[in-house]
Amino acid sequence: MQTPPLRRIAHLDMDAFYASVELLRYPQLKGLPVVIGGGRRRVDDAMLADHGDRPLSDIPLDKFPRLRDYVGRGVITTSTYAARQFGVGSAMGVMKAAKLCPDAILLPVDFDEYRKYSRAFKDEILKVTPLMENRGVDEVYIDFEFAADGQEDGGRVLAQRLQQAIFAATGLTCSIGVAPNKLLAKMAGEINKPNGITILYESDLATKIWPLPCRKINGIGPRMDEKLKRFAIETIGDLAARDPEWLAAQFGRSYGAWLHAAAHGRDDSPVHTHSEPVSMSRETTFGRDLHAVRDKAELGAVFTRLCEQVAGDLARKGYVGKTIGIKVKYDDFTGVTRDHTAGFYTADAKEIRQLAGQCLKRAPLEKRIRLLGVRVGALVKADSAEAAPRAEDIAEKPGTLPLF
DNA sequence: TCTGGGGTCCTAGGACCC
DNA sequence: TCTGGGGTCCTAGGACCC
Repeated sequence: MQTPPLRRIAHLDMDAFYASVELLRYPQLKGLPVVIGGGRRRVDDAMLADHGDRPLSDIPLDKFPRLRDYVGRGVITTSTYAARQFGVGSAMGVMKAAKLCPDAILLPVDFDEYRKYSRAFKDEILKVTPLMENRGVDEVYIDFEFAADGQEDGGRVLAQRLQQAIFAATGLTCSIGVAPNKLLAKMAGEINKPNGITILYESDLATKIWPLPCRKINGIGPRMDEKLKRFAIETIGDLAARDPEWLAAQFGRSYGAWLHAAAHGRDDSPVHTHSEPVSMSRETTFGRDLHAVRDKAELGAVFTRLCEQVAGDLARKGYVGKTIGIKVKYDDFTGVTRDHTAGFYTADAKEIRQLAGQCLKRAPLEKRIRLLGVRVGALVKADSAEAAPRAEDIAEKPGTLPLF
């Protein structure tokens, strides 16, 4: 007699989220290769200019910008499944994607629109259970344990209901994996996409998980994958077969133990329903690499704008921070960070600009600069007790004279 | 084909305090 | 005078994720 599974955790991932939201606006693009990305460009003026008040769905195909017309340093964030057929994938440079599929339609990223749909699909889930963990705009984990029907058919009944509710509310499809824990749920969800459901039990480990490449484990990235391959560890099964002591010796006690547990499908991390931001940042890649001396004015203006944007983000969300930092990426793609922890909390653009300016002075500025970023960390709620200024710290405030 | 922007967490050394 | 630990904070870098 089989014991019923105690934990049932779902991972829900919206299918090609940004691209799918765009297809709701431009249904005439359905079935075509469409990619989202390319940086700060707005939709070509020509596309909308002579279109007046007619609905977006009337815009003829020849008005849409194509990948081949793009010049710049942007990357692809999402593509439709039709575009993926050509080998176009996320994080790929747009110029490279243009070679693979020059006729693909290129749309700019519209985060405000995606956030709207993000809230909409998450609201549908929250109607079923409050035990939802946000993993960015298009992904969540859901604890099925206390949800109605959460255990029926291993979670399939509830997964189907969620898919239907989300489609009815948004017109968007998603893929769901249900498993004994978050680690396996995430991998399960990848098995059947788009619009799929995969139910995974502990007993499926050897047949369904071990044949997968190590990269499929959430937490094993390209670097680690390369290292593992050097030891002829290609699949999760290869990893699971290694002696835990050997893994510890090779990769450190803590990380080695994690690798061993992950390969055996073990993960007891809880579904976190609340989280507080740790840092907020803004960064920008220039259209051309800038030199600290020759392009001082331009650099300074961008720097100030980044500080104002971070300050605006902090204010809007009600946070203050005391660790101010900068990030510089050079034309050779190397980079440095510098930060400073002040004796006070701030969300003020001028104070951030002042402290970030001190940090920037500590960074090497001989090479040309590709990217500049400003970060505020060690955040607390603006109205919390910690955020209140202390008399002995005032002296450090820029532009403030010591009290005595 | 040169490679965005916004995050999190971990590690490791040094300072500093007890 | 020399020799210790432990704990915490700070800084810089790196890996990873969406």
